[in-house]
Parts: sequence; structure tokens; C-alpha cells
Amino acid sequence: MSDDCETPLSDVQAEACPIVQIIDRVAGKWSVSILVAAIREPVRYTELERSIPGISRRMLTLTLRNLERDGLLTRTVYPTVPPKVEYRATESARELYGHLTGLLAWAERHQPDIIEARRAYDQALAA
Amino acid sequence: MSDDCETPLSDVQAEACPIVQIIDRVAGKWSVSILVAAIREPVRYTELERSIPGISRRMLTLTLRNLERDGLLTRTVYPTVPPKVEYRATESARELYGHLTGLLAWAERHQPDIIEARRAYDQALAA
DNA sequence: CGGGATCCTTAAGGATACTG
DNA sequence: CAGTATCCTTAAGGATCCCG
Repeated sequence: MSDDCETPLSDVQAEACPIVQIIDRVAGKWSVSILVAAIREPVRYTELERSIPGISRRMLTLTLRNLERDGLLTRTVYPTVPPKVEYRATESARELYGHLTGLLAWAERHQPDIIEARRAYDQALAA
Repeated sequence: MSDDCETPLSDVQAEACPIVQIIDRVAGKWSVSILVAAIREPVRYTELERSIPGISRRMLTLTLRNLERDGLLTRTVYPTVPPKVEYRATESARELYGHLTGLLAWAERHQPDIIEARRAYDQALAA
């Protein structure tokens, strides 16, 4: 999935490629949910599992690892009994979050247009 | 993949959900590439096929249809021989594009951090 | 030229049992 | 509590052929 942005590209596609990479980073079903949950305050594993409906243990762990690997989350283990692990958003993640809320604003402004566009498109097909 | 944002959610996940929906809209391997290509001027089918390395006919058509359905592209057929079809970005898409370039700026600012974070993470694993 | 229809491969994700 | 390991299902995407 990771286009290298290496093999010779037209100027316009050279612009598209890094954008695709970021999108990929926050794509997948769960990345944003976890990121948003960890933005304001550190969260624990089980806390995430409970607050994100439908996520499986497997995907929770996998997505956490990826976010950590990209430097968007830090993972802190408290060697207590029972163990306690906290995930918190990094500064980098908080800046990214700012851009995501920008996208959110766009979505809210255009939601009616999108609904209508889909309705029109689907109706045109049925005809 | 489309979380409904319907089933009762915590306030924080209620915020995450619409963001996930937009990400999904521009996720997938090709959406952004096509969008960017069509932003400045109308483009033709074969033009897209040539300018986006590696895209298959199938995915080009599928992605175009989805973008059109969401009101991000308009499709214009000129009934000439041979046929000519132009895709152009809508106003809505141009606004979305603005937010995407915001993401691009974030990516450029943090690319060194990300590279370093991954390197550190991978090295810690190998140890 | 601009596709649609079909078949196949790969990767994302879900379910669940087990563990330090 | 916070995971890992394993198995299985689904969906995204690729290759190809055909057609107005």
C-alpha cells in the first residue's frame, strides 16, 4: 500500500503521494478513534477497549503499536500489580489532530451536499 | 466499514466518528491521486490512466464513480467520435483539497520525527 | 476512447483461547 | 490488566477480456 513516492512521477502526482501516505497512516477502521480518545488525557488499554464499541483486542493492540511506531502515541508501563499501561498523544499527534478537526469542519459544512449528491446519483442509476 | 455514528457513543467517540467517515471517503489507494489530478483542470479518462502509475482500469473507474457519487467530481460526456469524457473537481472538492494540503504541511514538518520514531521503535524491538 | 463484467489474489479485520 | 497467538472471514484491489 505504501507508494514509495520514488519512481519518477508527474509533478502533480508527486504532490499527491505524500498526502496519500498520511491518509494511509490514519486510515483503517480504528486509528482516528484511538487518537481522539487519547488526545485530552492519557488512556489505559481496557479503557480504550470499553470506549471504542466494536473494536477487537487484536486490532486495538495492532493499531496502538502502529501509532506508537509513528511517534503519535507514547506507551508508559507502570510495573505495578496488576499492571497499568497508559497511552498518551504526542505533540505531533496533537498538531495532526488540529488538521483532522479542520476536515471535520469541512464534513459538517458539506454533509447536506454529499447526501444530496448520493441521492441524485443513485436515483439517476435506477432510472 | 461505514460506522453509522448511530449506536450510542461516548461523547469523545461521537467526535471521532464523522472524522473516520471523511478519512474513509478519501482513503483507498487512489482517491487522492485522482482528486489532485483533477483539481486544477478537467482531465480525461486516459489522461488519468497515464498520469497515475500503477492504477488498473478497474480501480480507476470504480474510484471515479465513488468520487462522482459523493459530489467531488463531475463527469461530462462529449458525444463525439471517438468519445471524450472529462472529469472535473467540484467546489466542494476544492475546499476539501485545501484541508488536504494542510495535512501535507503537517507531514512535511514532521517527516523527520516520524522517520526517527520508526527507526527508534524498530531498533528497540530488535534488541 | 471509455469503460463494464468476470475471476483471482492479497491484506484488513474479527473471534477467541491462552499468558505473565 | 494488558496483552500475544491462531484461525477464519470479508473486502480491496489486480489482471484480463470484451464491447459500443
